Amino acid sequence: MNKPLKSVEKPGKIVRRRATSYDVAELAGVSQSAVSRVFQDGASASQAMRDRVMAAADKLGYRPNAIARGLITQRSNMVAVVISKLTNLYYPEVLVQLTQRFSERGVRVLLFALERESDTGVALEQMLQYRVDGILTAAMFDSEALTTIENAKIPVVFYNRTSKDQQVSSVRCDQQEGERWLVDELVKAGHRSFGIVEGPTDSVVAIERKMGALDELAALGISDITTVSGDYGYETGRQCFAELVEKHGSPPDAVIAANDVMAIGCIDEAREAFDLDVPKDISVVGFDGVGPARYAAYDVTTVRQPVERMTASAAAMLLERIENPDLSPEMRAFSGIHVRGGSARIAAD
Amino acid sequence: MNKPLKSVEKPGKIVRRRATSYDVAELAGVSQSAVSRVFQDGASASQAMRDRVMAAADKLGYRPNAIARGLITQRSNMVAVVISKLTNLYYPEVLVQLTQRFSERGVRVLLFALERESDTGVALEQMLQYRVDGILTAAMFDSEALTTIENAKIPVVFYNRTSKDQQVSSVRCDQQEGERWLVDELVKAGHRSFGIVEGPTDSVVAIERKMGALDELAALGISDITTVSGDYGYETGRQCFAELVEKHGSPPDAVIAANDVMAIGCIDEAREAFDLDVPKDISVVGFDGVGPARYAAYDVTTVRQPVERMTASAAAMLLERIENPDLSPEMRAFSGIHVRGGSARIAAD
DNA sequence: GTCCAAATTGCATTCGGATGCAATACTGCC
DNA sequence: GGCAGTATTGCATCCGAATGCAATTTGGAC
Repeated sequence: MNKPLKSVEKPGKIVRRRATSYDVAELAGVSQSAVSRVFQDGASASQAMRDRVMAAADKLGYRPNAIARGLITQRSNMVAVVISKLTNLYYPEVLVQLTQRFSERGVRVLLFALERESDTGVALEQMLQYRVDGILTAAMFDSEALTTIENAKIPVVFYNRTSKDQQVSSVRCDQQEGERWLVDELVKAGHRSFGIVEGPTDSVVAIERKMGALDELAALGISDITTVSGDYGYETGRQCFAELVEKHGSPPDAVIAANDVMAIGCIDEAREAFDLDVPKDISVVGFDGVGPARYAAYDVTTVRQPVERMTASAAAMLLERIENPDLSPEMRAFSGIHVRGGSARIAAD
Repeated sequence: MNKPLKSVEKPGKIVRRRATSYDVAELAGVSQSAVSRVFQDGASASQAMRDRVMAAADKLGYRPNAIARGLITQRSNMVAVVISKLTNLYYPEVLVQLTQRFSERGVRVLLFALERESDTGVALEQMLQYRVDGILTAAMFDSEALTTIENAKIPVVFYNRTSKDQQVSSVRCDQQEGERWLVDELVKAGHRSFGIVEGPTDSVVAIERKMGALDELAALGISDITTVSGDYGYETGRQCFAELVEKHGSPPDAVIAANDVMAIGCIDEAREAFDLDVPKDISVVGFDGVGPARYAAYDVTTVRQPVERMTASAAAMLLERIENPDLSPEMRAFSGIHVRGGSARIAAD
């Protein structure tokens, strides 16, 4: 049964339907299957057929309907990318790069931006309904959510997170190694009292960074440590520094902030409110290697995440698992790039 | 014809199919239509039916297939959001907020990140294939692309851009008004020679900003103007300042940068390379109101885009046009928030 | 208990493209 | 020219949910 209608009567006006493969087939005088084949990669179609079909398709402005295709092939060619509002100044790059990587491989990105990291419920439901081929998440999923995903047999890759309970594929920057380097350098250069500005307590990354620093400090026998807690933002960075000084009684030799933005906040507060010279009076280090960390006024000593490599790796990993769902989980850790900025008194390279 | 299969034999192992409405119907002993109706909003279904169906659905882990639904309803419930790599430090917020706005309204976001603003070709093709219900773009579409979109009858809203040729809906920050304010304040405070650091020449926004400043300067009879051109980045900001001084022969009274990041670059260069005091020796102003503009070391005098209101407005506008495709184009301009920072010698409020 | 209107439910069809299988059209080769 | 073998093409069916219409049930009023 063919569908000769090119337009549909609606009360009032005529609505032109978008052209379908049947329309093209009819105009070209071939079967719908032929049209379908011309628009596929490996399909068999003669040159003559291709030409006729393409001519008709052009004339009608035909485009294959990805929705219909997804229904029959059981492949949406979409992946879900999940981020949370915990978005550092730094994640935008990640998002843009991931999207580009997927696009290059012919995969579309369905974006989910969570208000809080724990808001996965609705988003998860949506991605399942849209039958995404895979999930790349920079937000935590709880154990229950993970089970749901697993049951649905959808490959997942975590970006800078992991699950405590289940084994899951992940790509992350080695926070511990980074913190260890920072601590080592600071201690080598003679710093003995430390302030730690930790990140949001519900962020796994933040916790890893804090623990990384604390462990290494302990290993080096340093015990003069004061800890305060922020939310990754500039304002809290400033507040945290003030708190730190109050709690410690005096400015510590060095401050280790969970990210660059808070480090910058600390530097500003140290200078403005306490009239300290950075790094002469106090060293401040951060983490991430975001743009503003390079600004001359701060020049933060930090560990830069190799975003380019990480995103490429994460995208490749997910695509691999979409092709071959039986691949076992794999966890890749990239060590960060050590940036010796001017915000800390440490030895040159 | 019902489909009794719960699983499909594949060479080697048994693959459980995702449950469909037929599976649920069978288990609940009702028709597929009934299942469909239970999962819809306005549909008529008795409480008893709801309960039976939901019980069966839960047992099977059933979720309506949004792809199939989209096919039959001719509504994908997805919108395309387009950004380009010209992404200021500032756009991430925009993206997150837009996504949240759409999510609240039950609409998913298909993200397209362009390498260059002119790379719309492939992306456009993809969004059309996925039958997005609407397009929200923070990148330019050329006239041809716009015609294609128009023919496909897909509503579009431009974010901080417009088209010269066609009438299109848009939401933007009133760049001209903002620049006018900056110029007025600077001139009122006695600045007479100006440096202008313009943005990428292929960015409409950048051009508007530059023209806004030039027009107002001309209106005020100021002619000592030197122009250099950057790419919105920090590094070029620094280079631009150096160029500016060279071209002008000496530092101008004030620098008007096309965005905050370049303004920050100018400030750093002025201080470091020319040993100037900002704002005593020279005033620097930017545009956007990004996070780093507030850092104490810079405290940039700028015009902040009311991102929250703009994104809400843009999302609402697009959704409105999806509901009612015949609405005529509408252009909304929001005036920016005047931020009197410490980077310029201007009168207090 | 009766009757009519309103609310439920099921049937059959539809959306648009992919694909296994059979039919047909070429190709090269003798 | 004839034939086997391969390349094209068409047919019929399927993916999974939505919906107009008709059949059936339910509810309410008297």
